[in-house]
Amino acid sequence: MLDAYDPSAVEAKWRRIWEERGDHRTDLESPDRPFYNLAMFPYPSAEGLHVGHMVPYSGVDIHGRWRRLHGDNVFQPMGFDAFGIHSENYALKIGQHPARVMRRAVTNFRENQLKKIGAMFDWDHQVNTSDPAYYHWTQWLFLRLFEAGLAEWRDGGVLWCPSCLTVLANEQVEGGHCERCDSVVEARWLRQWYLKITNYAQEMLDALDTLDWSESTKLMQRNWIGRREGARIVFDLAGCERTDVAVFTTRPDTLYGATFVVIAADHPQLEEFVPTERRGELNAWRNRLPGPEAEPDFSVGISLGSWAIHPLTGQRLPVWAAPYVLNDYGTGAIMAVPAHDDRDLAFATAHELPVIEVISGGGSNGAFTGHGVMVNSGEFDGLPSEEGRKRIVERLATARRGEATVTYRLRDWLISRQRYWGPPIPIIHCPKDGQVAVPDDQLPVLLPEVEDFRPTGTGVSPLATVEDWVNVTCPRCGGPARRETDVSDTFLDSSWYYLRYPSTDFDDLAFDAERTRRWLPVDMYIGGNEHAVRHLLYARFVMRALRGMGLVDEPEPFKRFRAHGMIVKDGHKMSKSRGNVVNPDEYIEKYGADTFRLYLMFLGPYTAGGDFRDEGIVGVTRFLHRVWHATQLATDRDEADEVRERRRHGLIGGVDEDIAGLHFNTAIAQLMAFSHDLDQEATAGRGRRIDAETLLLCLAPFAPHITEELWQRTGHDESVHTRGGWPEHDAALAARTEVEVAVQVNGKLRGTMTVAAGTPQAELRQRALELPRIVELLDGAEPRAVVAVVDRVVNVVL
RNA sequence: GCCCAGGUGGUGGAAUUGGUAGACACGCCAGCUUGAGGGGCUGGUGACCGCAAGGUUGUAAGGGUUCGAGUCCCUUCCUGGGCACCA
Repeated sequence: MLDAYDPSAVEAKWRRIWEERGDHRTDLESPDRPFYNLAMFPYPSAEGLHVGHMVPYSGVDIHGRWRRLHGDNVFQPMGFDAFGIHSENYALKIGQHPARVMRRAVTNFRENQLKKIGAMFDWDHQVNTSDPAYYHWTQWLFLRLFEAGLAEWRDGGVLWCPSCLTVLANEQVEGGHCERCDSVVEARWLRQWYLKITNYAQEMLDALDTLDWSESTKLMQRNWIGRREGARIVFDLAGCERTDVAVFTTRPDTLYGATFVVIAADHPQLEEFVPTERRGELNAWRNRLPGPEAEPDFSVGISLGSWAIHPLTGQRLPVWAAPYVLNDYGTGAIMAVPAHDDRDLAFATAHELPVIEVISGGGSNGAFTGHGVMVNSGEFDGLPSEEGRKRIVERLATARRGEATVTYRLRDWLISRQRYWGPPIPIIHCPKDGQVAVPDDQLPVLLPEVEDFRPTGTGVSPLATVEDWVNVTCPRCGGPARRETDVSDTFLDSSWYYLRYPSTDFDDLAFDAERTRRWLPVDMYIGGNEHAVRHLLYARFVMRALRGMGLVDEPEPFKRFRAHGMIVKDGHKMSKSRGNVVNPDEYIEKYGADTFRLYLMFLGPYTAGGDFRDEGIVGVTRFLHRVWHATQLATDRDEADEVRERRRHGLIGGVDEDIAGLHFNTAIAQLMAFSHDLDQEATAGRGRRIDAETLLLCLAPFAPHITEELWQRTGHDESVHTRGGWPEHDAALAARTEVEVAVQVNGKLRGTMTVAAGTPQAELRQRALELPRIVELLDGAEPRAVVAVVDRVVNVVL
């Protein structure tokens, strides 16, 4: 009589043994088949991990365990993205110091949650971005970028969140609102640190084609980089200090339709575009402009009183300024072609500016933005616009008034944050020497302990108030100087953490060259598509920059990336504020980690996501009970059974293929079907031992605890998770010898027949026509055609 | 508005990529198991007609290509995601 399956006892037992034996530690020095299996690390919060985290981690672990069974030396680390506004805001809310809050949250995440799902994370290589041992090297990284000319301190119009009291990167603003707190953001002009990611726009765009990533992710990156081909066209100016202005357009073919020129309202040299006497008026207007609200208003603008000279016709076009033209895209100025651009048309209508159609084909309403035949375009009349575009650019080039050019929508990466909870940017501002790097041997610049870490709202970080920390001597001239008081963006922390994991045991360098050569790029990276552009793009940039410095060999950090789906609850992302968080702890306690993992993976396709509900979990419970029963009762040693060998090899190949493609749900379906058969045989006393072993090995990545227990119980001393333990697969043995072929009449199923696999078409036709049912339906008639597809179908056409 | 991905039983989802639609589960129904609880096992279960054999119909809607369409093409609707004053 078997004892009952008690998940909590089994799981506690093996968690303890694995930890004692160090089963999840990876020998990083071994040159043998390294496989870097990476999951995006979480930011610790007080809420703890919810089901939305457990799904991805379970999948990552299944994939890692599967690689290990295939013989790879799998490194599967985990860490914590513990710096940043998220963490700080929470600390502010509960009125405790973020360092303390994070210590507690990290412990909870690791000990009470991550360890309990039975994942084989190598905790010897954990990373915590808020730990000085880590951010020492984040600062080091910043200095390398600084030295390479990729970090720049400059003025910029920035987006400011009045509630978070800090600048936001473009990506942190959604429709004019702060993505964190939803406040309406304001525009400010501040001196900030930018990383010059735009230098790599083209390279990163091109390299996407070489990456094995989810297509959806690559597409988002392509759109984000936003390469646009067009022309830069120079207009001479009259009536103002400035002599000319360049505009960018993707439609040089519409040049003859330009009826005015618009300069961005926040153009830094806007004053140069007006007659001197009107500067006061201009500035007054500028100061009254509303902030970057969600809804753009295309009617807002001011005539500057100066003129732009059309480079081909010599006509004088009025120059305007308007906020609908963006300063940080293209050249910050446009030629307005109201007939062929909706925004220009709206502006022209509001200000009664002329509209000239230069591409025929438009209807009566709105601007025509398509292509067509050119009209009102002088010598270019009659040309198709695609052709005219080239000709006009050629003409401009000869006249030295323009050239073909490419513009990207990607902006430089603004990393300054006027907050407390981040790595201080390791720069010293010296009145004499300017921006001076903190010498490497003085790193890390420790985040000073302060009582009041609340953001100040004045545009400077709370660190600015720590006088004895701020005031230093200049490393270059020894004179009095001040530290940079902003901290860096969290995304800088996470832009290089995959480089740190393999080298956490080196405290005198960021990453060891040899280790890095061996372990990077990451072989498999799994994470959410919410990081498709920012994190993944920043990481790619950092890797490329480091390679440019000769510090790493590879240009790309992640060889393969797969986006998992997002698990929602009642149609919404899980969040405490919404009150729809599903806590995994309760499920693990009630059903066990194995059942829970299996259930999460069985819910639906891993890369699709879906709505969480727990209706079917009992199905998985039954499945594991059956495995418990079947494998222990299967003792028959008949290994020569051809039919059952076919089934067994089918399982091995099928599960293998499914895991490789991250189709965990269908892999589990196969395991269920197999266990069902085996259980019936085992109950009848003829279950094969080899089938039991195969089932346990194939199930091991999904349900690591129960399979380990049963492996031991069925007489094995070594672990079921041993490297290289995946059962051998012989596709030939898995191949079917008999197949059922469908017989259709006019495409409708009318019967089936069982034939030997590979039966040729001619024989299939003949046998189909001999079927009594078919003879009956034919009723003596001669079929017009009989289509036969080997091993599939015969279609009799009447 | 633009760009993606997707719409399959009562439910979650399968479908070798143009070849027997609904695998595997949940739920439900019936039967068995004599420890009455959300236990275990066996069988059934898209809809409609039929005692049955069998037939008709069926993958968001409509059209098309094909011997054959959930799968390919066109149009429309809906859902999810990304971008959205980026010239």
